[in-house]
Amino acid sequence: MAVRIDDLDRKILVELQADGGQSLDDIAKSVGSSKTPVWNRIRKMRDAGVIKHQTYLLDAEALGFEACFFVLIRTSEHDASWQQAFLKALQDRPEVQEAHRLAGDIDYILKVRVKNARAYDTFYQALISEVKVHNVTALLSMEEIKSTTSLPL
Amino acid sequence: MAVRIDDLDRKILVELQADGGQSLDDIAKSVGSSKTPVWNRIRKMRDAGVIKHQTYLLDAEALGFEACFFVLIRTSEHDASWQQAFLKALQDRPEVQEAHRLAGDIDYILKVRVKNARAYDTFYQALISEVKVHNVTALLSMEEIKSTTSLPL
DNA sequence: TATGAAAGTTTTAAATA
DNA sequence: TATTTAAAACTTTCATA
Repeated sequence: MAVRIDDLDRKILVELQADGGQSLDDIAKSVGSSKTPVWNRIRKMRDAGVIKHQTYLLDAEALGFEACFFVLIRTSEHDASWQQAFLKALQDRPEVQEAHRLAGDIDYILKVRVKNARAYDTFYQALISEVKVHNVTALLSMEEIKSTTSLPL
Repeated sequence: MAVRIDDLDRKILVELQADGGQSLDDIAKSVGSSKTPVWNRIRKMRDAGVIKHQTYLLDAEALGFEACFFVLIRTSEHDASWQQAFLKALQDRPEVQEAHRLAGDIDYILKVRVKNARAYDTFYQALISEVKVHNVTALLSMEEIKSTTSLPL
């Protein structure tokens, strides 16, 4: 799945990650090229799936999402149908911002963003009533020290 | 820090999160309003800090970032100077995409995105040589099941 | 809130290195 | 093959009704 990217492509991606609102002219100036080549490369990388999505990042606290939990899940079920049901449950819940299947004795980790602790409990009860899980540990974030979507290109 | 947002604002934010490349006209049509009010509201929310940043999300795997770790950290040090040094170490390392200070017996969780397991080891050795930590557990992601930056508005 | 005009940006196409 | 130039289509921004 790895795509070949040259130095100019990389510089363009750095600019796009850092500020997605810049004009082509600004990006071209920053990377030492001009508008059309930059535009062609962006399009190529979009078509290749290297650039997935353009978005705006919002301030969770300002919007009243004051609780963030990391949830560690162990399960005794490992068959395909359980996994599919679990996956669907996660996809269907918008408060689940991230979900990873892990190596080792913890099977899954979730990042769950909710308005408050009560909303987390509601989420948790709904989840465990939908799919059977063996053991759940919730880690409550007190402070978001760092948060970036940028890859270290 | 909570900001008051009405129903139209919320709809606009939903659109901006879902696709940050839409024109004002498209957004206006989706939310059932017209260009000028939408534009005024976006500006107001940007000024209020509700909208923080416009960016492009990239495909980590396609760019060769094939390893993602969640790192659970316990420390015996809790004084201000240690905390400041730890914070600076995290800010300085671009492979740390997220860092949270936690409630409970695990003190911190990090999300670390690297090219491979060797790169994680390099990161880990550098971190523990810079700041003293009591106990570190690394959880290796086998599969990213879900990943979104959208808040459940 | 709506209209519309000015400034700026993206996108395509043709010409050039 | 990649870049520059140029021009058309579209978008943002802002003044005015």
